[in-house]
Amino acid sequence: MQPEISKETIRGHTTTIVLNILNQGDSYGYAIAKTIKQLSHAAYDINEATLYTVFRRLEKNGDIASYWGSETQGGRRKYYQITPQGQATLDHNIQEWNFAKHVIDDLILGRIDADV
Amino acid sequence: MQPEISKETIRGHTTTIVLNILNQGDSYGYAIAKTIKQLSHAAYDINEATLYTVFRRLEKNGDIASYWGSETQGGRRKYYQITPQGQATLDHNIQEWNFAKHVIDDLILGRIDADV
DNA sequence: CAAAGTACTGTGTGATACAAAGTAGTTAGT
DNA sequence: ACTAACTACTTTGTATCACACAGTACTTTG
Repeated sequence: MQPEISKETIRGHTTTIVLNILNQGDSYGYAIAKTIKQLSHAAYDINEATLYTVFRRLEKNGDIASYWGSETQGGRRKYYQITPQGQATLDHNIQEWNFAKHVIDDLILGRIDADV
Repeated sequence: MQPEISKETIRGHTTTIVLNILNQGDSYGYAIAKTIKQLSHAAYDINEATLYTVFRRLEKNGDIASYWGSETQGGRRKYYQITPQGQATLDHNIQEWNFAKHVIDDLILGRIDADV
């Protein structure tokens, strides 16, 4: 059993991962990083810089919105919230993944048909 | 049914795809591109530049070897052949993919456990 | 009071897939 | 004979994305 997932394989899925987590309730950077580690059974420990890059990308696209938490003294937290558009993106990405899984299976496990 | 697989999802799998095809017999660029299209049921039409980049990368790593075909007049073809090391890489990458599939499923479909 | 943990941000780098363009030979249609 | 489509390989430049590294700042614990 591999302990970690490779960068190149996870690439392209980080936004969907974050959307899935936010779809279950508002959250903030540090907590999301820990949730990712937990959901992946420690196979993926997302880099902080990566995570905040994902936030910026998603917010720019309108898939998430953000607001500062009400922690008055110190320990500021920026909360993220999925938008209706983000939920649509999530649905779309999940379908895309389910499709891609089969295509990649065919491509890396498949035998070449003699007849065309 | 989506017609095409997204670039970001296929990324990182191209070398494994090529290794799988070469593991079934020597072949050359153009033919491999068509095999990829066929195996993916037209979901992935690899760009030529991408394919030749993959060849260079794999040859540099020692996973494949190449030789010019014996077509004496015109229509030159460069054939590629998987090496024993390439077969080991293929096996490794397939295991990695089977592992990654489950991790990504957990990450983009998984529910967050209330208890930690 | 120092160390570890929580929490957010910016800059720069590396890997990779592809678009675009070029070179060159072959085959099929009119 | 000519042109278009197809076969076949290569180079250059670009875009995306994940991350390493570095920095800022507050809190908790020994």
